[in-house]
Amino acid sequence: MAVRARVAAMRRRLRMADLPAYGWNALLCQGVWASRGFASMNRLTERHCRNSWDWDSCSPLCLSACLRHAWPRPRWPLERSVSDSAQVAPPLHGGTGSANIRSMSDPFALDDEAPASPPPSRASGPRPVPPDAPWLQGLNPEQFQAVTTTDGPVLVLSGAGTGKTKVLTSRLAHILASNLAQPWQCLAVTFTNRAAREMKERVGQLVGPVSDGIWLGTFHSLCLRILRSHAEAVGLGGDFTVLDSDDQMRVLKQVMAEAHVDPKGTPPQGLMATIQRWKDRAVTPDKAAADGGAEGQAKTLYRAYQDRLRSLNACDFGDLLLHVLTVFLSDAEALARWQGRFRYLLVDEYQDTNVAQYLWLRLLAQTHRNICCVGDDDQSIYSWRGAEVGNILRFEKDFPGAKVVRLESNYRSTPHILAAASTLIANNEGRLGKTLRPGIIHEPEAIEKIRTKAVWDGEAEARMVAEEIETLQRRGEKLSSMAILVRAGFQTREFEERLITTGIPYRVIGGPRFYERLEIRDAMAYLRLVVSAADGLAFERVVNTPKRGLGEAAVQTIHMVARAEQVPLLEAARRLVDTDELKPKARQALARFIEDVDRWRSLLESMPHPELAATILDESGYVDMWKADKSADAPGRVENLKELVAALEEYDSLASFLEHVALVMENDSRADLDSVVIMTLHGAKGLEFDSVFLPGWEEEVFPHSRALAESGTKGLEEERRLAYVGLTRARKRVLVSFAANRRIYNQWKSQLPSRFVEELPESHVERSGERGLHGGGLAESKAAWNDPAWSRARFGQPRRETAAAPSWGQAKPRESAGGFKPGARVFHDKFGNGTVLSLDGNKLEIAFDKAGIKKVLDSFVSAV
DNA sequence: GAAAGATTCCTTTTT
DNA sequence: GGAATCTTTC
Repeated sequence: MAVRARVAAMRRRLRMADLPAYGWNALLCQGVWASRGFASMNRLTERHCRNSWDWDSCSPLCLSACLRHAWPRPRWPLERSVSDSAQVAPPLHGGTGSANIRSMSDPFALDDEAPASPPPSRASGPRPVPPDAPWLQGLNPEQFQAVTTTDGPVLVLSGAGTGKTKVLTSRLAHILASNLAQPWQCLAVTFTNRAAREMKERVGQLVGPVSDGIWLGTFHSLCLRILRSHAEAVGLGGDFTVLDSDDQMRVLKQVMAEAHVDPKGTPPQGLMATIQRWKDRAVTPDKAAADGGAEGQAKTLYRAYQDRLRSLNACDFGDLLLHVLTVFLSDAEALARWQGRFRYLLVDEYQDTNVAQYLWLRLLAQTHRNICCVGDDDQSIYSWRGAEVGNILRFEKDFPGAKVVRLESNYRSTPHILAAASTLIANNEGRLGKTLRPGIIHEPEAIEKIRTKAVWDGEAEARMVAEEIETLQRRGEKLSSMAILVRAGFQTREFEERLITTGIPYRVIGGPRFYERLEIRDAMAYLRLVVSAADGLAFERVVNTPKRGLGEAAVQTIHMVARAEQVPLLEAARRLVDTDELKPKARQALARFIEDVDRWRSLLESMPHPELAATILDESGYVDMWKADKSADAPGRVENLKELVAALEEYDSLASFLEHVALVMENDSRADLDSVVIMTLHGAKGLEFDSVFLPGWEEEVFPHSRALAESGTKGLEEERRLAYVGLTRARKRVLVSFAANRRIYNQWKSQLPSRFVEELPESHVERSGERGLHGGGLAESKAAWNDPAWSRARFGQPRRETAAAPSWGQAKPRESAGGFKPGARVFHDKFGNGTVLSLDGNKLEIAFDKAGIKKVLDSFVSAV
């Protein structure tokens, strides 16, 4: 392994004598360096750099690693679409996407007021397709039926690994090739951008660039496209903005503040969830009010929130669907137009649709009734965001005469895996019921049983998994064929740390997203404000960033004026400058700010937009603010800003850029590097790997205690489906593990193995554990409580310090009271190293080497 | 008005 | 362990 050799060489170069100076993290960072280029957020590195107060104390090696490689710098999501192929349209939302479609002479181009007449069929009707057509090759009889039954509604019940994407793409190809419809008369809808992209690529391979014209995208992106031409019908301007979750919360908090609702009594998050569930069920404020029920306050706030959004000329994710539904239901002509347009509808992951999406689909399918839904009730794992498995169950009722096709031949997993997954999921009630059977014959020697393994704690688990990965690697398995699938995001940390120390390259899918970064959001707020002066949220965000001396009081005043005069914030500020309302200082600062914004706006036409963006960030002092910032992540932020500007090149204008951003918020790292994937079970749906690691199968973790607490049996069944999804991701082997002890919120807890572990069928499972803990079943692990080691942990005795957590692990509080004497050397998270001058109770006066003399509480420093 | 310091929550999954 | 918020201090 070239990488590993490099790590070894690095370790040699960094002499042990250097360790005290550079710290253990220098070593860790080499691991990072070795796995450079991975888009995962690397917390260790981040922490390291934060701990090193100044960059000079960081080893040059490590520094460059942190700065150039390991620093969180996700790949630009759209990078590929430009470099790889100019002819492939980027994901479909307005902008360049629609431009492409127009060039295909779409008679129903987005903003036209096209007649409701059926589109002219260019060729002479359907054209027969030879049975040896490439997209019909390699289909089994059921798949063939699903692909070629083009007339009328079709429900494809497609178990895991039975080739549902193949069916969908072949079906699209078949429709196009048979000339049953033009590309723009086909609507293919998915849930994730990733799925949309994959489908697009695969259809493109089958039928070529014609596929560009297909209306293919996520529910949200397609709705946005539709809504653009009907915005005024729901009280929005055509240039409305789509808010991301952060902005949504801000709006909601403002609304709550205005209504004098105490955020403590009514947590905004909870209220937001309630509102979103309403929207998932297509419940408008009116309907919510008519609903009855006790949440009177929530309804009022819901209405206020919607009003507020409208006045901001904005909508949130849920609104995209809700508004389109409103348009469809209130404007028969528009509805008829869209209904007439889409001759074929294809729906991926139908079991995940919520009520709003279901209504949307049902409306659109009315005219031609050629709707094909593909789904698997056993993989319904999104009920928490409003998905209704019921949609799949009632399909035949809603579409009488629907053809139901079951795909049960699994082409992915070994018989052991299939058997285990089937047995597990059989514990659920209320299933449509499918039995997966092997669709391919596996070589006997390649078949491994599922393994379960009991381990001591989370760290041991991570170590064990890393060792397994190395073993597999030695056997010639590719790292990219392995995945660690966790229940919740926070579980990734332990594995990341372990993989770094081991030097195994990895990627975390799903972590923090580029556009959600503070600096990116700030920068975009500047752009938004320049593009649309009425964007109050953007104004608020940047008016005092960087600090201009416009504090809360000033902003409040601006708000008051805005409300009183019914004008956007920027306009209110403009008026305010001419009055004496503000203190002279604030007034001056505000005047300058407005002047700047005006100047930037005047450049909109003349200056190329990437340059303009750079100018804005520069002249506003925003970049300088970060450059001056001494905190460890500031340089990374400056880098990110540069990337943002660079990314602008790929768009026609600032406006089209901002348009895309709201919906393509993903952080899709490229898979071209050989690396292990770490992701959540939810994120893994639709993917497959040779080897799958399923750690953390412990009660409370998985099934998650909250799922059980909130939705009881239903919650449990959904968790079980999640387990089913996890198992069926694997082609060749699965390793389920669970720890006896786990640190949760910084507290050690002893854990019981998940009930799912027991539900795995004995004959397909090989169980093993540490310390004579064989089997790992509940009964056996209970017996094992008597093992001294286990009971020690159980009764909360202190755990030995782990070897891997020296320097940074203890940067946090230690035994505090009076542990320091004048002259002692100490370390502080922010200020770095220093010498204690004097004590005053628990306050220390410390002369920091770099930061001067400060008074600090003793709990914030640790002895060096 | 701003920053440092202290405290208090929360921790599932995502377009 | 960390984000968000509150309090204190300059």
